Amino acid sequence: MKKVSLKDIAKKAGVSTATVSYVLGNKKCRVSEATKQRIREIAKELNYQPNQIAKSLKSGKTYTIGLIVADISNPFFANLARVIEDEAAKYDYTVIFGSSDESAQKSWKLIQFLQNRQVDGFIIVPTENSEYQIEYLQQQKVPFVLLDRYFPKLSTTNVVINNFEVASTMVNDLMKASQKKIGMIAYKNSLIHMEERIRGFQEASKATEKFIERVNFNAIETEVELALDKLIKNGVDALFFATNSLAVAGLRVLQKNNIKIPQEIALASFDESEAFEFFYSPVSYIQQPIKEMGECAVQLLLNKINTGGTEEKTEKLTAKCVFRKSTQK
Amino acid sequence: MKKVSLKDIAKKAGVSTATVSYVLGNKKCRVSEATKQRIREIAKELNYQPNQIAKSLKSGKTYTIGLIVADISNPFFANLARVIEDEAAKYDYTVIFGSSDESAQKSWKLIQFLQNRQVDGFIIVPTENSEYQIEYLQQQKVPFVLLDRYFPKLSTTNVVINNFEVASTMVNDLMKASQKKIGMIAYKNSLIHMEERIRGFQEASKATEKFIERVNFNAIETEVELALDKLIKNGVDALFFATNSLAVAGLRVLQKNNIKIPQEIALASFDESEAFEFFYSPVSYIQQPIKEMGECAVQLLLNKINTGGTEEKTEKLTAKCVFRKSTQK
DNA sequence: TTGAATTGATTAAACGTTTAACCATCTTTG
DNA sequence: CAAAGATGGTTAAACGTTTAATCAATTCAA
Repeated sequence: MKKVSLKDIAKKAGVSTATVSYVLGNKKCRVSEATKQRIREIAKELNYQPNQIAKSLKSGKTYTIGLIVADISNPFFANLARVIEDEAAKYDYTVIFGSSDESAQKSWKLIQFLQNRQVDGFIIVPTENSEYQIEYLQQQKVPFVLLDRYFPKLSTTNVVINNFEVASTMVNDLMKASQKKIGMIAYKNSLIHMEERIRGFQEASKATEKFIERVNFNAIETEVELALDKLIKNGVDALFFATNSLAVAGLRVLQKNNIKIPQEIALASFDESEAFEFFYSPVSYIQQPIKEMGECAVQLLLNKINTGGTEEKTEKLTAKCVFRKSTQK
Repeated sequence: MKKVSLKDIAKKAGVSTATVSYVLGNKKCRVSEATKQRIREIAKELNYQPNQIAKSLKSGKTYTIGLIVADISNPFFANLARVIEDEAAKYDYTVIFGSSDESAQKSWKLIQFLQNRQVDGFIIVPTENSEYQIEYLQQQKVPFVLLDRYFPKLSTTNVVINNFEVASTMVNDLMKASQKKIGMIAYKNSLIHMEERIRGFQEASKATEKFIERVNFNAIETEVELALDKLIKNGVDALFFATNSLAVAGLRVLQKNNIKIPQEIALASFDESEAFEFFYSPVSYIQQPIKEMGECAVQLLLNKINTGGTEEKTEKLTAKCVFRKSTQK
């Protein structure tokens, strides 16, 4: 069954497609009430659905946002996606998404792919070594907002959290439960959010001997196990995880090795996980303001899209520490 | 900066847009090698990116799949989305998604919204009372595949699991740990997957006194607490949860009430959750073949899109029971 | 040496909208 | 009663592609 177009309505109403377009678009124009009525009735009768593709071609606007996250199956990004979806829907925008797996190459493919589909703008969680992609978008004057991370050397609009401050706060608390040495497990990448979390850790633990292990995103399970072995051998009695995935992998190993939490090792982690709540010694964590982050990113992006404004600003939201049993001795 | 179009390349190369289109589209046509070379060079130089919108308008194909799930922030659906994204990308398809929140009204809005955007087909996790939407799509000859659930009265292509069988298997095991009464917590809706899970429960527990409590999707926390109170008062010593969200809410209540698992109450649940693994008494669960489900749905949909085939079939995949401590007495 | 075949392109229409510019017809008004 | 204004539309071009149909120039065969 072919789809109903303006032409079909026009034919049936005995008018031109222009008239139909004016009426159904509620544009101010000189059409008699009777004709308007008739056109509207026929449109309803034929169940007319405007072709957004044609509209987009004409207007150059698709009312679509391209969302690039590291991995949509990670609860942090899934929740972010959900918030962004809802916020975008309020303004009749659709969201197209893709997962970069922290690979600059995949991210580049996604950007090109989505740009061919003429998205009006991007919300991007950028990967390591993707600066050139961001500069490309700037040069092409494509509106975008960076989320979760950004590149300090580039002037862009970003939505991030106070990684340094909140990490310090959390590690300060962790220190109270530590007598000797403290360890951290982070990703092996140079992205700002990771660096800031590490900097916060170092700042808060500067009086203590410390060990930092960094693992690859692609081999969390095996590398976290190795990292933990090392840290344990080094005698740490407190551990800070830079993300939920790292922490969950870590909990698995700690549980396997029968290490008493927090007696032998105290724990804290960034992000949330259902695991944290149900672990026998509930894990202290840093709760990111996901709702605000998503909403803010959409707002800033739509603002850029609609005003064409080039002013860049960084929105730094505040994450919250939730203290549980894992940091109490 | 305006985007580069065929016209720009044509002007620069001194040929018509048609020639450029033929060359860049690798269509068989009569153009000299020299001209081809020149056009390709200019296209590269100008960084030409074809306008997918214009292509879509012409061809009537958008290479886009509309995905409607209950809630993208639920790990089950997030994982499904990830698999679908990857599988679709293999065939150069993009995924647009939306969450229905189990509301037929939202689902209907999403379907219309995505249809205006001319998606080539849908993968839908249908909500209760959305039969008319499915019939509408059939009547409009829009290709679609139903996932996770379907409507037995409608002839559609579906990808589901063996809910009845696997629920029976799991509850059979649960029965071994139960001496008296067994309870189940399910959603208050009439969708087939829920009914089948309940039927499996009833079949396996037919020798035992049993209680089934059903809660609303929109008020899980409060209603699960009420339901559990009832079940505990009724003296159940085994519990089966119909989904991960129900189980997680249940675990919270059980933990709060200091109920010993599995000594006082044995547990099992559908789906997975990180909570299951780290609960002090790891929870037995039913693992759905998410990867196969997503891949299968995409394959069936693309097949429908490309062949225009109208043959409907139901793909019933096999879920797996993972037995843990929560069902051992 | 003429007609046919081949080569290397161009033209124009189409996809479904939007919208500026135009054109009848009727009604006022001086 | 002619010019001006108001009313109710229509025409046509444009957005960026694709593709069937056409055309001009060259080469080939008889």
